[in-house]
Amino acid sequence: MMRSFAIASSGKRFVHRSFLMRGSAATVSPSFSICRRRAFSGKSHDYREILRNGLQDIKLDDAVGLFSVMVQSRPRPSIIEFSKLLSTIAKMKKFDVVISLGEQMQKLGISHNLYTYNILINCFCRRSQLSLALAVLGKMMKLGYEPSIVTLSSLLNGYCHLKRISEAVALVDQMVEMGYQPNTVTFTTLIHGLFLHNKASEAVALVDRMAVKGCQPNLVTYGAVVNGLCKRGDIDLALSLLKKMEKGKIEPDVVIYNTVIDGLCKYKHVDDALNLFTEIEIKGVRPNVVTYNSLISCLCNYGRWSDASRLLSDMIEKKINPDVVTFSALIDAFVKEGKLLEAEKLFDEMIQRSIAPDIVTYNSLINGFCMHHRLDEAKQMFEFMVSKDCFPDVVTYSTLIKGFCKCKRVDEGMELFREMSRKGLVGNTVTYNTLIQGLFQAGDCDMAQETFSQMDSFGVSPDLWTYNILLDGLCNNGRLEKALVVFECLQKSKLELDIFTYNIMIEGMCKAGKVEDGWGLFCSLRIKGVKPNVVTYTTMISGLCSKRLLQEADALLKKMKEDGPLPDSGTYNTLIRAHLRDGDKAASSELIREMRSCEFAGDASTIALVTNMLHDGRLDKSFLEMIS
DNA sequence: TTAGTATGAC
Repeated sequence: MMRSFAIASSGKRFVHRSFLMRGSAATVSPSFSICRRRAFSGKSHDYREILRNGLQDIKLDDAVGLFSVMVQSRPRPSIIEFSKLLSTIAKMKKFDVVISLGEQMQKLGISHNLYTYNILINCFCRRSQLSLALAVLGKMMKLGYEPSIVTLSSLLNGYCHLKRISEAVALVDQMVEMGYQPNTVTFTTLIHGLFLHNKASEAVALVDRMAVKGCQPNLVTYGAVVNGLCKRGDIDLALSLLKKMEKGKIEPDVVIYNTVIDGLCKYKHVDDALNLFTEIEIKGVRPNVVTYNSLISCLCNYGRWSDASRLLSDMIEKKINPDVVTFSALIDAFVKEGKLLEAEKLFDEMIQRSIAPDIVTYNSLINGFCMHHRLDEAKQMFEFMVSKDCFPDVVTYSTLIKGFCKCKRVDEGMELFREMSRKGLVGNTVTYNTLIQGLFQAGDCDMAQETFSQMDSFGVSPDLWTYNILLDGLCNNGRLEKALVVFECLQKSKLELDIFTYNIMIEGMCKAGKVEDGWGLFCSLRIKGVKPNVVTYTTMISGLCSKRLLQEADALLKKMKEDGPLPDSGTYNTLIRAHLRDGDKAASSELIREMRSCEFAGDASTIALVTNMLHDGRLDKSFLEMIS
């Protein structure tokens, strides 16, 4: 049997060694003595009472303290009592602590049993330390313990965590061969693994196969599938599964409905989400705060304020209390609308209601201050959150860095970046994008490029935005040649370039006087299957104008009106200025009339040009009236 | 006493 498990673990033999290589006792011990004294100062058998009364609300420190009392008690507590404690700590997701305590038991000569071995295997698997889990399995089997379906399901989870899905599937097959009956937990674990590997259709198919294999899917199974589907946007499929559940006499609960409602919200079917919300209420499923939070934040994102506030009063009326997520969503929405004052009022209100703001709340507010260039207050908020033991994360820092860069204080942005790294926080793509953009805008091309290359060495992968920022920065700082080299590489890479990239390059070429190259790239878009947008046309028109190729520019406007995007104010203004400079009053006034009929007006630089030309007599007053 | 899922906000 052991051999077959060894095969399942990609042919590797078990490594027989102590299942704990590095003791993490150090992470556990500091609270030891304090806890013991605080919680267990009474008789030495007090631990029995604690175990009897249940461990559900115990704190980690106290649980660890309890352990040290237990190992010192004589006679020794039973292994069942130890397993209850380990299980409690495992449920807190403190897997390293469980492993450490397990090792201490070993050292003290307390033998494990099937249950404690299973707990340890589970902990190693949850920490993606599959080889150590397999080592425990080997040891356990050597001692004569047969793995149970629980042991095997834990290992299955280990394979899934490591995305070793084919081995996970093979393990299930092996289990069946060996006479184990996979249960809902086994299948749910595998379904989760399939989603991790983007095999949604196989996951859905597995639900049907389960029944054939004599295992009816339950609410948890459906929950896993519906969640996986909604996260990828397969909402229709998720909805059909809900129907299937009802047919199979499994009543969907509010959590599963929340998943679908949120999926509908995220994938832009807000009204369908609202309909489903009404539907479940009719069915008698009571919505909870999560249901409302999904809908409210989604409505806010769409600017549907009255709908959002209607839902907010609805929830309060139904005595479903808004929580930190509700407030954070509202605060963020106000911040993004530029209504910082409202956001601050909500912040005060949540404090009055004794709802503790968390990192998301603070990040939104900091963003609000940054957006209004109120950097001092942003920093104050930053310090305030730290004073409340809410520690800034990479989003907090990225937000602040962006704020400083936008205010042309890129040095301070860099300093924040260094501070963040010192604290062990790793910048993500957004952080780097912000910094690189800031550096380019400050004209520090070298530092920007250096920061870009740093990304790779820190294992942060650049995205399309990064490249667009890089290309734009190089072009705007007179380094078209370098930009072209990067652009060439990009075109050969797997990355699918979007119109923004092409716009940047066309603009870069035109501004560097290489209008013909820009035109070449513009014409190549059709073959590439990339649709030019209004910016592409306007950039190209502007390029043609800069070479005084006005006929060609006019022709491009015509082409745009025939089969392109609608010209906007920028398109017209660009052409109008070109014709004015060219001294062609007739063409200019014709264009101005056309622009006005589209309800656009002259922009600042057109008005400035007209005013100048008015002063030196090249134009008369009627032009200024016409344009403004 | 042991295994899976776990909905919402930056």
